[in-house]
Amino acid sequence: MAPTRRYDPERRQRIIDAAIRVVGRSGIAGLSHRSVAAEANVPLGSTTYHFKTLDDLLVAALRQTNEGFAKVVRERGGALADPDCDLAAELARLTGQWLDGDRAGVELEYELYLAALRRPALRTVAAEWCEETAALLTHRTDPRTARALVALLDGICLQVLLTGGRYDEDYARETLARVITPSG
Amino acid sequence: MAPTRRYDPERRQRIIDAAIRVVGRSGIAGLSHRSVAAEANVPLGSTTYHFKTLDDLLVAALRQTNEGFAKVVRERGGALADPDCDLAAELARLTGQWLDGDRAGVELEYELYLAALRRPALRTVAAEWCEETAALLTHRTDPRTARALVALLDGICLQVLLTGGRYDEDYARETLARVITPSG
DNA sequence: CAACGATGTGTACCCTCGTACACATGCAAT
DNA sequence: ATTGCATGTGTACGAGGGTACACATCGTTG
Repeated sequence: MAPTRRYDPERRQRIIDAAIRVVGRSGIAGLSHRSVAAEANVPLGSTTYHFKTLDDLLVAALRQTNEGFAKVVRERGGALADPDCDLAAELARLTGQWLDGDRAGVELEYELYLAALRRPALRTVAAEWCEETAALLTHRTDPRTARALVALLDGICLQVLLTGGRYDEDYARETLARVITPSG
Repeated sequence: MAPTRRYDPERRQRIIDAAIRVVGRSGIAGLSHRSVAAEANVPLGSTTYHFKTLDDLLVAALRQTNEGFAKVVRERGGALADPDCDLAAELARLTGQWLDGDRAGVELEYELYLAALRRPALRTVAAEWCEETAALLTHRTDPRTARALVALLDGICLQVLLTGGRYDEDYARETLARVITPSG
């Protein structure tokens, strides 16, 4: 009776949530079927049943965390849709809020995203993220410029995260503005 | 006698080289004192003696691989010094050669670089790489623009590597040119 | 209601890992 | 020559990991 807690329809989702917490705390290196099982409070066999490999679990986790930046944009980036606002300034501001708001969450999101470098299984999800983020900007710019803006923001954020430096909003705004400037 | 091969002054360097080969083949996840020892053909105790932790080994490896892009610039980027050459076009061309030339080497270099996200010990080295790469450009632009160019190149390369997409040299050239364009 | 398949549980096997430590060796300083 | 220290070697231990598998449970289908 008691020892078996049956029928848990949200088991799979709880395991994904637990995996995200584990990666946030210990990094991908600390992710194992056992560590996830402990965090999710389920037996070992349950995690291996729902996710045959850790890559499967990482794919599910990345899909879920990809929402991070988009969420900030949705909640506090309403001005982006306004054709009169300064796009570069608004993007620089939102990025600053994202980086300063939940640094641990940002690192987690990037760690999963960057893991695609060595895990082909994650590439599809990483590509989706790029496209979705660029899509947030296509109401204001052409697709080519949108892609460039995403690349530049990625590069700027990475340098902050990798070198431990500070985010310089003025510098970001000015550089973004150069990319936005219509070339002809 | 035979079993003990004494006095190997290059032992430390050979271990670093072996570590780089291991990471290139199996990723950082496949790096262990044992795998390095096997690759370098030295006993286990020797690797733990020279590098107390794997982080120490990674720092040494990153310092050595950081040379990758700089090497391409030195060997085939002579035109960068010429004030008459098209800086954006030349950068885009060199980056293309780097990406297409030795993709495995590029992935290796980036994997070590990106590892700084979760390993504070690597941040100093990552920061040095950014500065040195930017320094390659300061003969042609101001430091601020140089930093922006490095960030943009980083972002463009990352998107290619993470999404499995193709490198578009024309797109890179045009975007780089926008950043170079003097703002006033 | 009987059989079946999807889901959940518990355990055991074998592997690899980091670490520690005792011992061997050879250079350098005295 | 003796001492001391850096370097090199070999082994053992305990922790933790992926995987496999036998069994339990419950909804569904006929």
